Amino acid sequence: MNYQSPVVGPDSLIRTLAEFRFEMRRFLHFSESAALEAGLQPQQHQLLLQVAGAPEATTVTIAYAAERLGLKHNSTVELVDRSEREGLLTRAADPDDKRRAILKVTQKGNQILGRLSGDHARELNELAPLLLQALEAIRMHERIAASVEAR
Amino acid sequence: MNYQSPVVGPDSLIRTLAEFRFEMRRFLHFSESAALEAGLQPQQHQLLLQVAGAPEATTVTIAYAAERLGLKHNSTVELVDRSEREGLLTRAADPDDKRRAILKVTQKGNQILGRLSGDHARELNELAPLLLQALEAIRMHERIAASVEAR
DNA sequence: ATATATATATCGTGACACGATATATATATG
DNA sequence: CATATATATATCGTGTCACGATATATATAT
Repeated sequence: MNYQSPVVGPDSLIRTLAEFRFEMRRFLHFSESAALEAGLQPQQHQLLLQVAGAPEATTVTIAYAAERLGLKHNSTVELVDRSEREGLLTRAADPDDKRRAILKVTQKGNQILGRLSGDHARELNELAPLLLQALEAIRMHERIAASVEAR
Repeated sequence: MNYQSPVVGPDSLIRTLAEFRFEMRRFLHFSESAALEAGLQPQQHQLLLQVAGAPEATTVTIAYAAERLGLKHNSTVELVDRSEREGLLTRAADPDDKRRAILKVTQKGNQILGRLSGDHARELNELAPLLLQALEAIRMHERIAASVEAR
């Protein structure tokens, strides 16, 4: 009988994390490919998603988008520049605070985003079990580590 | 009473996807910061993770790493170049097939990776509920969409 | 024996995220 | 109310890195 890798321990945690990241990359790869096929740079897709997907009450500014995308303000400005140039969204000065730029997705942007979102829902639905499985395995490791810690 | 956003429909799917991606970025941001603080470029961390986290039986080559990281071969070669130069892993010709390079994480690499893995397990454990919640919401959308489709 | 396939490596290019800095507007404080 | 400070966005130069195109070495097929 072959050596059986342990279910718990530092090595198996690393294997579990590796599996989780691999699944995550697979999803990201799907997402990037889908965006490119739809004529968007992956980051443009993410920008549209966060602008269109903001809660009703939220004022969608550059700063808001930057926070949601995990980017610095200046990187977001550039991303918005490119996206505006391609007619995916509009930027208008906020009348209440003229420093701020309010972002809105155009009809063109919305059409592309809608199609992409359906594709993503389907893909996530397929990938979900593997992601959940990996997450569950990690949580088990963490529970054990915490109980060892507590001794 | 204010307008209440619908629980289902294209807009709420987009909001749900936006939330999911936001949580995912948060995790990625944590991961990247942790890697940098540990003295690794984020991609070097991912490389070490996939090399160290490969199943026992697997021969870990450039091609294997490329597939696990979702990169092209040449990008992976460059990533390995940098990592090898910094003493994080070694590259040795496979005696069975001299075209292939076998990758191994060094002790130095393993130490850093071990520390990072513990941090990641803890963080994922905290983020898991939000990720699961978002995934579950997406699956619900998809179930509804599929049933509408089937009419 | 030679053609084809596979694995890795090299090189030039481009996208993009960032730090540093600038500008405009808003808010706080004496 | 004047000025200092904070906030929001914009500009510019720089470096990293992933990629396509291409090259080289070794393995496999015919």
